[in-house]
Amino acid sequence: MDVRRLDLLRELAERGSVTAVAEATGRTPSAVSQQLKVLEREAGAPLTERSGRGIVLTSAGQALARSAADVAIALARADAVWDEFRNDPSGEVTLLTFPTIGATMLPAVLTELQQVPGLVVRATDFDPELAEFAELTADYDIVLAHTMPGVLPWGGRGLRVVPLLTEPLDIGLPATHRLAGRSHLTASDLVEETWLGVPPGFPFERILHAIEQQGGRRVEIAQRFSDMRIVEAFIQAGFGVAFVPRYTSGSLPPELVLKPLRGVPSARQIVALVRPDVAERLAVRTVLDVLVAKAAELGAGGAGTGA
Amino acid sequence: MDVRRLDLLRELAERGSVTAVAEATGRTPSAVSQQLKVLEREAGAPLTERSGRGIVLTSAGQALARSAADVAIALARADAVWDEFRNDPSGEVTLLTFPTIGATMLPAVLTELQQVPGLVVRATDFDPELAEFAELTADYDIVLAHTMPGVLPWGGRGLRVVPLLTEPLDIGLPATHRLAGRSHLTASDLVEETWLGVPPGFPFERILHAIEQQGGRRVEIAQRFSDMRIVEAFIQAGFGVAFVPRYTSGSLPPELVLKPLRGVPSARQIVALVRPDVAERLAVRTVLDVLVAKAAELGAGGAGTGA
DNA sequence: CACATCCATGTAGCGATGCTACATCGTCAG
DNA sequence: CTGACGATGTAGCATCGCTACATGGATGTG
Repeated sequence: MDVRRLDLLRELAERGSVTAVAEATGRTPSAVSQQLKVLEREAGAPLTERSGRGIVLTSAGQALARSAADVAIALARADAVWDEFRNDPSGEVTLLTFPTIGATMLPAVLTELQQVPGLVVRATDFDPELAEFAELTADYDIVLAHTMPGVLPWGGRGLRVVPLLTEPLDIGLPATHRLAGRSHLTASDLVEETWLGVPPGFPFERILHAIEQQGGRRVEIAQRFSDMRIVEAFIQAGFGVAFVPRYTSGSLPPELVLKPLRGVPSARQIVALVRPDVAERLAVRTVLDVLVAKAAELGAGGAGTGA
Repeated sequence: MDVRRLDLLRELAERGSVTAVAEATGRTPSAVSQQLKVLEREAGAPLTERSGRGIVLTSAGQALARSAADVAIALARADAVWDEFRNDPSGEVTLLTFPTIGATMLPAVLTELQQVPGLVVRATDFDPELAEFAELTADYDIVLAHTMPGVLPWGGRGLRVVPLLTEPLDIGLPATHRLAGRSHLTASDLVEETWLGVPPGFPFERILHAIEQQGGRRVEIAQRFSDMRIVEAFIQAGFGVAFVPRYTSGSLPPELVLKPLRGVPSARQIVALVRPDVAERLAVRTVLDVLVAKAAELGAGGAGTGA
């Protein structure tokens, strides 16, 4: 039972195709196929079977892949213990962020992490419309994701979920709006408004549905954007109101005001998703620690200005 | 961090010399030395340093070796899960036994294990005078050992200790002896006797010292043997009395009787020692299960005849 | 004190292993 | 039916880990 081959099987379980594993590991599909064949011979039972054009794991294959994941964790832990022993988090940590938190928190995080010698963070942002957060953990060490509280769609896959911040979603209004003087808003205030929504399927939608339920009628959604900059610009220009995350929007222009929503729970949960084996690495844990700390600062500071 | 190299470091931590590791793993010392050198380069810190003719692990090396042991466990567990999945304990289990238990229990154990297809047990006995039980776990999957209750000299090394049997040590007398009619014996009965002892350093000695303390004088030890057959023959021939393990002596001739000792705790603890990584293997666990079961039978049945 | 011995390590060379490049075969879509 | 895609076979090549042999330092002995 060679470890490298087991790891290949683990990748196959995650990615689902020989070609994808080959790309991810920098090999040709032929090489992957050969190694899996050897593993199958060693194991003494078929691990994959053809399914249309591709292959799927047999139940035996799935069982072995689970063990392979445990081995990967133990191996990563050995690395981590070693890093810790040398007190030197080594290597590169890749991080995927969605835009809002990327703009607000990441600069401070990376600044702090510059002081750790030998630690390199490679951050990338991504279009949240494509967000299949869980699958992205196969390609990035840390994936920053957001969801509604209570909904953790990625809990089941054995991912480690590190909560960073529970961020209230306020209502963004132009400073000239009739509701701009209020200390807070309710559902009935808002059902009359024209809204700037998010693309269908985004988590924010649920809150809008809750507002519709409480307000007793459907709201009008004029435009749908995922980019907050665009949304803010449209609010300022008077095209509607929208949810604006309280802490992670950065400094807002004076023409735009945020008002908390009452009566409808409106918040998003910001978490870091990590595969359990990469979570063992000291370098990764170091980055996670700073993320948690900075998020806490943001929550404390932001709560003061927002209330 | 290659696993094979880590495993070599683990072996080095256990065996203490490159040559020993080479012999144990079927390689030349040169090969081992080269691989350790590569590992050292990968790790980025010296793992060994010269000490006289040989080498010793640095503290860094010890730390890494500990992690290597954890990796070995995870890997063995993967094997075990796989074996269990196929419901087929595979491979060979090597077992080291001391003579008494080897004669009494092992035949029944191996008979039962013959019914498990694909499982091969290779048993060896060894001269208990050489007994450094713990070190022998490096070369054998299961090492049967005995010690006095409360004394577990091998607890500290991270070995798994599976208790099999607490076996009373009775006093063996010739059937013609003046004490042969008693239902039990005490220390004061025995300090007058001529004894057949064990070689110096054997665990039984402690009990003899306790008898001397309670009896108020030193006993005379005429001969010292480790082989129970010889001891039994000498008892029969009237050369003295001796400790005889109650259950594991097999069928005794009628010229020899066993009498329990009162007032002095006299028992030995029979255990199986297993390295934690090999303890994960299903094949090994299967053998252990049968050992435990047969030992329990022996204890139950033997207690009936002995009391 | 020289010598033999033991242990680790360095060097050259060989064989196994794992990869790439390319070809093939089956499956699905237009 | 044809083109694209995905898995898998084959040949060849580079790398890696091993052996055989030589070297050098430390130890204990005649």
